[in-house]
Amino acid sequence: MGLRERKKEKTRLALLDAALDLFLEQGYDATTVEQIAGVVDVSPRTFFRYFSSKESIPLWFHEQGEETMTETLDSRPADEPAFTSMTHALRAVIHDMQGSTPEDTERFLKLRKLFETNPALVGKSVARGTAAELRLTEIIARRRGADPADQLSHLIVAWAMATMRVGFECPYEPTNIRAIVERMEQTLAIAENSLKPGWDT
Amino acid sequence: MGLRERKKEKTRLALLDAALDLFLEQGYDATTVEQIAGVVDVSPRTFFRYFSSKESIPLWFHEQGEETMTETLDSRPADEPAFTSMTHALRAVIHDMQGSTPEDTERFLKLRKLFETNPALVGKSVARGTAAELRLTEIIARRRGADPADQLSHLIVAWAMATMRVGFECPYEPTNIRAIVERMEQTLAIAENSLKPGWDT
DNA sequence: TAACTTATGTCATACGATGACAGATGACAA
DNA sequence: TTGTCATCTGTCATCGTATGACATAAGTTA
Repeated sequence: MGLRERKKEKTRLALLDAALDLFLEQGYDATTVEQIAGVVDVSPRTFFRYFSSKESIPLWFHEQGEETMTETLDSRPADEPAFTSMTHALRAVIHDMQGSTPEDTERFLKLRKLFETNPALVGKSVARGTAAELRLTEIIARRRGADPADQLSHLIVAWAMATMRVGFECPYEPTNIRAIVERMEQTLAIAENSLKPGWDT
Repeated sequence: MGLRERKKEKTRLALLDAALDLFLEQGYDATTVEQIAGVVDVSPRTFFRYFSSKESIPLWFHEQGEETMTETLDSRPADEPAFTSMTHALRAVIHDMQGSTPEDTERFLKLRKLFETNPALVGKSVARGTAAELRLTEIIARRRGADPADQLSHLIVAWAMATMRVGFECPYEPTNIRAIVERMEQTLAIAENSLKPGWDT
C-alpha cells in the first residue's frame, strides 16, 4: 500500500470522524459540508470526491451491511427456507459489528446516537435500503424459482429488513456493541417465533 | 367557500397535475420546480408555498394514507389483536382509494407509474413513512399496555407497513384501481396466513 | 369606498451537488 | 536523481432546491 493510498484512507476517515462529531455537536442539518471540509482542511469539492453526498456519511454503515447480506445470501444453500437464509444474512451483519476495530465501534455508537437524535435520518437510511431490498428480493425470487414480481419473495425480504430495523432502533442508550447485539437477537427471536413454520417455502 | 379559497385549491391541483405530467414526460429528476411553476404560470416561490418541497408532490398520497390509518387505528376496539387492527387500517386506505373521484384516481395511477419508473422515489416515500410508523407504534404500544420501546409493538407496525408496501409496488401495469386493490388484498392474505395465531397479543 | 387580511412576485441568500480546468503531489522507470 | 506519467486537489463557474424579507396586488369585510 503506497503513501498515496494511505493518505486517501486517512483523509476519508478524518472526514468521516469530523462529520460525525459535528453532526452530534450541532445537529445534522445545521452542519454544512463546508464546515466538515474545514475541520479536515480540504476543500468542499474534495469532500464530494470522497463521499457522494452529505447523506452518505450516516449511511456508510448501511452500505457496508448490505454488501455483507448479499454475500451471505449467495453462500446459503439453495434448498434452505428463504426467511432462514435472510436471518443468516442479518446475523452476518451482527457478526461483522462484533468483529470490528475499536475505532469502527466508536463510529458505530456515534452513528447510533445520531440516528436517535435525528429520526429523519432513519427514514433516509430506509430509503437507501430500498434499492438493496430490490436486489435481495431478486436473489430470493430466483432461488424460489418464482417470478421477480412474486409477492411472497418480496414479503420475506421486506419483513426481514423490517425486523433488522426494529432491532437497530432500540431506544435504549447502549454503551457498547453487546447491548445492541443482544437487542437484535431478541428481536430476531420474536420474529422467528411469530411466523408459521414453512410459511417461506 | 370564497373566491380566494377556490382559487387556491385550483392552483394547488394545477401544480399537482402539471408536476405529475412533467415527471412522467421527462422524469422526476429532470423536471425542475421552475418548469412546474411555469406551466401553471406562477413563480417558483409560490410553488413552495403550496408544497413544502418538490418531493412532497409524489408523497402527497402517502400523507393522506397515514392520516386515514391513524384515524382508523384510534377507532378500533382496544382488545382487538394489534396486527388485526393494523390490517383494518390498511384496508381503510384501500377503501379510500376505491371511493375517490375520477380525477384523484387518475392522479393515483399516474403516481403509481411514476414510482415504477423511478425506484428512488419508493425509497423516499418509505423515508417519510418512518415518521408515521413511529406514531403508529406509539398507539399500538399504548394499547398493548407496553413500553413505547416494546419490540413487538414495533414489529407489528413495521411488518404491517412492509406488507402494504409490497402490495403497492406490484410490477404489473394496472389500468385501474381494481387491479391494485386486488393485488393488495392478495398480499394482505398471504401475510395473515404466514403468522401464527395470537402472535400479536 | 376604506381598511383589513392574505396571496403573490421579486429580490437576496444559503446550501448541496457537479463539471471543467490548472496546478500540486505521489508513483515509477531510466 | 531526474523526468514522465497518473492521479489527487483547489479554484471557479453553474445549476437546482429551499427559505427569508419586503413590497405589491388581490380578495375580504366593515
